Order: sequence, then C-alpha cells, then structure tokens
Amino acid sequence: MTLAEKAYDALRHDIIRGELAPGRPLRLSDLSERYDMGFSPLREALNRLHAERLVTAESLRGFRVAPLSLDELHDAVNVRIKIECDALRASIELGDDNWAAGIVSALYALNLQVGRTGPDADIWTLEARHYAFHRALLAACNSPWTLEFFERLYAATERYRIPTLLAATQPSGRDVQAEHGALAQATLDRDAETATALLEAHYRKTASYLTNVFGANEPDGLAATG
Amino acid sequence: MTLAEKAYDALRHDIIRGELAPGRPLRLSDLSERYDMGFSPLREALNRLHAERLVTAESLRGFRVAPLSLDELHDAVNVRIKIECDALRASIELGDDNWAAGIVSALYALNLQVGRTGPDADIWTLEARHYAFHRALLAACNSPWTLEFFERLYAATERYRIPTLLAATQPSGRDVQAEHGALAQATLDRDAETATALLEAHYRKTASYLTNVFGANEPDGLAATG
DNA sequence: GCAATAATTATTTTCGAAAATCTTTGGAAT
DNA sequence: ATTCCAAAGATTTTCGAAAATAATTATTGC
Repeated sequence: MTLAEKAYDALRHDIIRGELAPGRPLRLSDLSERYDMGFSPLREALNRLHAERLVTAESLRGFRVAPLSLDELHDAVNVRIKIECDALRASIELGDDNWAAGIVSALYALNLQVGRTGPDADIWTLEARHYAFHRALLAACNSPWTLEFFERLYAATERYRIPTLLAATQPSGRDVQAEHGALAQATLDRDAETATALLEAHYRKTASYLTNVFGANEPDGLAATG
Repeated sequence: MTLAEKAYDALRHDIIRGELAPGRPLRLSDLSERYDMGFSPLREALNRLHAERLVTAESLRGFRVAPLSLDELHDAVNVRIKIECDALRASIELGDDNWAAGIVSALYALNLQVGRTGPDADIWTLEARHYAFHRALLAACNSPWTLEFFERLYAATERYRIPTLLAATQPSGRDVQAEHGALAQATLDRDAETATALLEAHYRKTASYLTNVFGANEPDGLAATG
C-alpha cells in the first residue's frame, strides 16, 4: 500500500469520525507531522477527498474539512431514499440465493454487535456492520453507478450520525433493530413495496432525529468551531 | 489557474473527446511532454479523474484512460433516467420564472447550433449547448447531490456519444430537435408526467442507437486498441 | 532449447527545496 | 484614528532528483 493510499484512508477515517472537525483547515505542514509523510502523498489524498466532497479546496488557499449543514443532510437523505429504493427494487428482482444469504449473514452480525455492551460495544464495528447490512440489501442491483452513489451518500450521512452515536443519546423509544429485521424480512420475501416503504421510513426517522440533535446544538448550520 | 487545474481540464477534455483512447496508458513522462509540466500537477489531475472514473489506476502501475463497455453505457443510461426524471419532477415543482427562462434560452441557443452547417457547425459548441439544455431543465431541483450525479453520468455517457457525433452517422429518421422542443414544452407547461416520459424516451432512443453503433463496431466490449 | 535468475531499463512514487502566492505585520502619510 | 503600502512570514504549488517498484532483457545452468 502506497503512502498516498494510507493518507487517504487515514484522512477519510478521521474526517468521517469527526476527529478532524468540519471546517478545520488542513495545512500540509500539520498533516505532514500528524501522518508522518511528505507533501506529495498528502496532496493526492486531499484531492481524492475533494472529489468526494469530504474536503473543500480553494485554489492557492489550501484544503479544509468540508462543513456540515442541515441542508446537505436533508438533500443527502432524500437522494439516498430515491437511489436506494430503486436499487432495492432491482435487487429484489435480480437477487439470487447468494444475495439473500448475504443479507441474512449481515443482519446477524449487525444484531450481535447491537446487543453487545461494555468493552465489546465497539462503535466502529457497529458502524461497519450497519454499512455492510445496507450494502448487502443492494448488492444484487447490478448497477455499479448506483452502488457508487450509494457509497458516496452513505459516507456523507455517516458524518452526521457518528457524533450522535458517540454521544449515545439515542432515544429509547426507537427500536432500530426491529426496523432492520422487518426490512430484511420484506426484502427476502421479495415484497418490494413493503421493503422500499420500510427503507424510506427508516431513513426519514433517522434524518428527523439527526435534524433535531443538530438543529438544537448548532443552529447556524453546523459550521465547525475549530 | 494552477497547473494542476489546467492539467485536469486538458486531460478531461482529451479523454471525453477520445483524443486519448479508452484503455490507453497515461505515462507521466508522456503527459509531461504533451502538456508541458512536471509530474506533480499531472498526478493531481489524474487522481481527480480517477475519483470520477474517467481514468483507472493501479497501485504502482500507473494510470489508464478508463475503458468503455456496453454494460457501463446501459448502466449509466438507466441510472440517468431515474435520477434525471426525479430531478425534473422536482424542478417542475420548484422552478420559478428564472428557471423557465433559462430553459427557453438554452433551447434557443442549442437549436441555433443544430441548424448550422459548414464551418460554423462546431461539434464541441453543439455538445456544450446540449449539456447546458439538459442542465437547465434540472437547475431548479434544489439538490446539489442530484446535480453532481447528473454531471458525472453526463460525462460518462458523453464519451460514447462523441465518436458518433464525429462520424456524423446520425440516422435521418430521428429528429432530435423535435424531441428537445417537446420536452421543453412539457416542462414549461409543468406537465411532469409527459416531461419525464419524453425524457426517458429521449435517452432510451439515444442509448439504443449508441448500442447499435458500438455493438457493431467493437463486439468485445469497446476495449481500446491504443 | 528452456526455465530460472540476475542485471538492466522503465516507470511510479516520494522527498526536499525552490518558486509562486497569499496573509499578516509594521510603519508612513493623511 | 484610518488607510495605504511595503516588508516579512506563512502556505501552497511546482520542479527535479532520489528511492522504490515493476517490466524487460540478458545470462546461466541444465
């Protein structure tokens, strides 16, 4: 693995997890020290991340962690719903046994992690399995473009979810596990109408929850403070 | 404008227009000579283009112009239809007079260029105005993510259309101008059902035409020969 | 001859310094 | 006090060479 690839992974990790706060300037000399490498691999990574909209760039004025905003969250969620519902319909139509088994397996692994408490309750494992479950639902859609856009939007919305997960303020009233179970069941039953309705409801609930959290905490658009 | 930005524009231009053939290796020393700059700005541009899937990259083995394939064309067209129809519905709902005027103006400019023959019949101007027209239809959708995906997919499919335009083998049976006119009219009438149906038909026609052209010319997947 | 290996060449990747550009600071003029 | 300009400093951008890796060619042993 080249240094540029390591830089990309590390920066992406740190941005999505919020260790590099939204809006924060990404100075090459700082990053060079932080990640222990020269400018070249860092600039390559930053350019990749800029193309993915995780960092902003201004000519001759360097890079910053892309800011968060409620507008962007709403947009990303709405587009996700459209794209993922289409992809889910296609998957339900085209998916084979292998696809179905992948969903069962991903859901099982996710639920194991949701159930864990104490030292085993690793939030990043949980997040990875959450991604894997949603990815498994769409795996049979046979559309590389759709899957790429799914990944982009997942990463974009993940940035809003992470701080919430870390704060662990998830309201008790909501049983996400049951939502995932019902979604998987409808999908495996090849009931596209129910499945897409559940998927949309799942995202709208999450979005409205996140909107409340962020709207309350940072009224002027989630702009970072440092 | 920095050298890296110039490199990006030039490479993107040359790739989309096919001056750099699909599959062709993009060696830094060659590019350095071709565009008269050092490695650094070229690598930045190549990384950006890689993120946009216009070039492929393999670790320690350099870059290539991304290959073309009928599968990718079909995928891109199908996803375009979904995304653009959604965006068109949103635009029709949200668009104001300014949006409508933009469509009228873009269509007018496009038709002027379609009508030109001889030395004024510049294919790149035509292409730019075709893009501007379709972009104008969606301009009011109020969704940056949707517009970004539109741009990505437009660029991806443009690569298939350009060789056809250059060959000027467009069959006489098809009146693209009339299609654009009807599409604009339905949109300005805020008739979302008709407009999206026309948009879908427009793309399916183009796609089926391109499929024939490419399928006949290069049966094993459009892989470049150099 | 042919496979395996060493040497050579070609290419990518990375570094460190130089050049270019932006930002801040300090001082002079009004 | 405020505005303007120049100097100093900080930062990005670019280059050219060195290092690392891949691909090719030559050589050896059988």
